[in-house]
Amino acid sequence: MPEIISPASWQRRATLRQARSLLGKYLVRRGHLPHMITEVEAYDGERDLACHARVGRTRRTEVMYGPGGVWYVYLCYGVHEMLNLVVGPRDWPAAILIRGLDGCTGPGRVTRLLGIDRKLNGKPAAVTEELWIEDHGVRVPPRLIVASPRVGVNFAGPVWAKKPWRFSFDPRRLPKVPGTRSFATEIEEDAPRSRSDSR
DNA sequence: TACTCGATCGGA
DNA sequence: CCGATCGAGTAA
Repeated sequence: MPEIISPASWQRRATLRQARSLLGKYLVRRGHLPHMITEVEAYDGERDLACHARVGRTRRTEVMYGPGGVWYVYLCYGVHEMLNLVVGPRDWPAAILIRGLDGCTGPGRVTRLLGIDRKLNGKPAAVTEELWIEDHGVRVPPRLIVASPRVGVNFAGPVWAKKPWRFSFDPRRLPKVPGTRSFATEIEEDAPRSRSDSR
């Protein structure tokens, strides 16, 4: 029996694949050290009731309707800046939420650590800009990747809230590879620590 | 213009 | 568990 693959389901596969492929890549903010991405979530299309694009094109979601490779940054709960990478072709609204880095979990904490806010919304993820992605050669073995339901999206109803579109891995389980350069000895300390942070 | 409600976090 | 804090989305 042949299976018909619709353009939408094809695009969905691409979004989920790109979400997984971000794991092990490095998020680099100009003036900061690179940080390995360890946790992401996929938001895909207008049918995805957890995705902001569920309401169609609006001023806020417009950036997701453009071609991938740009940042989508929005304010959550009036308090936290959320960082997403727009993916997919023009007119297919999809984005990957950066939820965690090696040593920094939580989407709000990630943006606070790197001083990211809505000024970067719509900006390209390019080295010529303020924020970009680097491949440092880290390969995350698929068996290390855990897929689980997205966080904080119960409002989307049981079907969409349960989609296992959150991907993460434990960086401590990565195999040690000779030739993997450590950036630990570089220049500066990585910025704003909260006052209560002892050390 | 007047509501309502978050893709969260830190403190009680 | 709860409050913070504000803008997007919707109804009017």
